[in-house]
Amino acid sequence: MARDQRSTEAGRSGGGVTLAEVAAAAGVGESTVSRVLRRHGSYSGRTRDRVIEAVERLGYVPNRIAGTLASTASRLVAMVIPSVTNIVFTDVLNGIGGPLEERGYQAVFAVTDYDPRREESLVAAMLAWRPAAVILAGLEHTEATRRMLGAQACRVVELLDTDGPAIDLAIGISNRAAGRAGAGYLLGRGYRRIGYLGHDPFRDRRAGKRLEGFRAALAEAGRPPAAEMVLEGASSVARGREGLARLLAGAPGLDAVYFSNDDMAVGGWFHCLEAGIAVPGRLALFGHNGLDIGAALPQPLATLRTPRDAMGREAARLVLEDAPAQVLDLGFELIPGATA
Amino acid sequence: MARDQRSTEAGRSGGGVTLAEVAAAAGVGESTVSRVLRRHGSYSGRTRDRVIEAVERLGYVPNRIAGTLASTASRLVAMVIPSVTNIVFTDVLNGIGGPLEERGYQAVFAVTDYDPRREESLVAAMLAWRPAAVILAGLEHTEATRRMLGAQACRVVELLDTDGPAIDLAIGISNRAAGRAGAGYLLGRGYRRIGYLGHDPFRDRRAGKRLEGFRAALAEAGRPPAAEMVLEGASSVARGREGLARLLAGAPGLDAVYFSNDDMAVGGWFHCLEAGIAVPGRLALFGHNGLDIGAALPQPLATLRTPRDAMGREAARLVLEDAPAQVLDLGFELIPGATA
DNA sequence: TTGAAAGCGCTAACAT
DNA sequence: ATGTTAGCGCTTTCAA
Repeated sequence: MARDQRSTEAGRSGGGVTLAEVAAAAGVGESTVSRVLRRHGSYSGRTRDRVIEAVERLGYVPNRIAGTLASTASRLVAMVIPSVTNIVFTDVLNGIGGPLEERGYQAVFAVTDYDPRREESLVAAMLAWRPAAVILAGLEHTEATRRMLGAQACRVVELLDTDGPAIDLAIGISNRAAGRAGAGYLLGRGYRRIGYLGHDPFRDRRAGKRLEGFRAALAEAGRPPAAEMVLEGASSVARGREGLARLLAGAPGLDAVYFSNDDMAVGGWFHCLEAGIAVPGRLALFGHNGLDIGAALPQPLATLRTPRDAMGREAARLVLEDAPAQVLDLGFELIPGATA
Repeated sequence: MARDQRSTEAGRSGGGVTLAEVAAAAGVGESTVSRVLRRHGSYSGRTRDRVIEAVERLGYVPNRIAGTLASTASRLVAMVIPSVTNIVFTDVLNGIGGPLEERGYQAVFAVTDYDPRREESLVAAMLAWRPAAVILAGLEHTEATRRMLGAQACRVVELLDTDGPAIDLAIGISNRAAGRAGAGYLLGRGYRRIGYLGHDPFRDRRAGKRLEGFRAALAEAGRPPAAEMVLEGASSVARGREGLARLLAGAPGLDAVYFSNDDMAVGGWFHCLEAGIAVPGRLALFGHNGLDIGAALPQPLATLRTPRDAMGREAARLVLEDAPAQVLDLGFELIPGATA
């Protein structure tokens, strides 16, 4: 492949056969080629064959940039997510991608790193592509982000959370209810000295809301958290492991720990294994999300399964169907596991 | 937010203020607005202020579709990857995303599900957006994919593998060398009855190449694999766990197992834990990739760390610098861990 | 069934 | 320093 023929300045006309050239080669008008290619309007079988032949002979690749501009109807969907390495978001992407691709939509994405200001500038950049929909995580955004999105004629989907007002469509679960459910389960199993170990609840507002629900449920039962520890930065197995060691050092009498998510909880399980702490006999562990790794543990993790794939599919469906604005709570499922 | 104002048919002029309107509002020409917005060419400070004021007052969002068409220079980068839920790919995406965004590029992506035919049709769809670069995984593609990519004036980056001819740029490691290194390490540690447990080596050609290297190295040492098992479908912790149980049932005398990757190896470690198999005393385990989860195990996993983040960064750098066609082998690092 | 022509909203000469 | 104008490659009336 001759390097010299390539260039970052891609897409210059040199690099592409145009529809006009195809029309000329096939001996028909441009609009006829356009109709044939989009299978829209009417044309004779003979005309179609000549167009197809010319398209293949010339290796024509339609220019969607031009097509989108001309039709003023974009088939781009913008996804602005906190992280690509967190499986929670990629599960959702996965569910969203299939239906969208089938209908000829393309996904454009950008990563905010859990930073609302970054989200704001990325949303602005995305809107410049005139997407049919913008998909975000959570309901917390800067005022400017909400204003931009509100002013635009595109659909807006906020994922993973239903605790609060939505801009347009919201699909997810109630994280406060999830936190309450976890606390309720542990109380129901007889645990009384329950602690919390989590990652940054301000950057990850959904984790923060679970913590609120967890605290509220325990308080109402007259058993407020016996210890709480919040680690800076993102969640990870390693942090869960080290974190639990530190939490227990300060509060050795805990009989159960509610983690901000499964990654942290798996790390906690590793710590118990290493430190010889019997689970759930001496310490019960409870996670959140229902990841595969938790289920694959020799002792399946007690957790709450969130329907991430379904969130993605429903998001795609509502956008494609042009459904009315709504908040859709998909609920969660409690997985008793063997660690609590 | 009134639902009725939204529509999937987004981006129709109703939804957007145009540059012409900004120009009129500011009392200047269109090209002046364009210059100010792109900080290109010359204009007075006073003019700039009036333009900025009009932009903000009208809530103008530039239309990049139109801008790209007019300048015939796209700032879109297409990523066509096998999976979004496999952390190996998202680590690379992560490394690539930052530098690209900084320079005003946007990432468009699509998921092939390890299917070359799907990759072919997705590449075709991507080329319609006239991307500045197309990023793929691996060196194995259909003939049609290679032809399309070769005919286009955009850069092509093939990631994660350097064992074979590249279309334009290739950045990764030699997977055959990785397989050899794993085998060599196990032999060097004195293991003699070495088995293999992996996921589909035909869909995941990189895993297949590691298996080839592994086999070759053992054969050359006069110690061919004592047992091999290949599972259908994608790799996962659960498959590694069940797979190892079955592999050992058929070959109880193994003293080491080389896994297709860390997910599988972690699953194997779980099996050993549950079955009371001493690691590495009775059975040594070796993975591939150097994932965090392996390092967080109570016994750190013996593995090979692949520079996934660097692959992404280098890919972005070479594309942005418009570097000559080349194959860049970033090498790997052996992590002895504690399981082998 | 088909073609001609007028844009879509911007950029990039080219004038001034 | 700024405005005018001709496209970019396609879709979409509107006639024929």
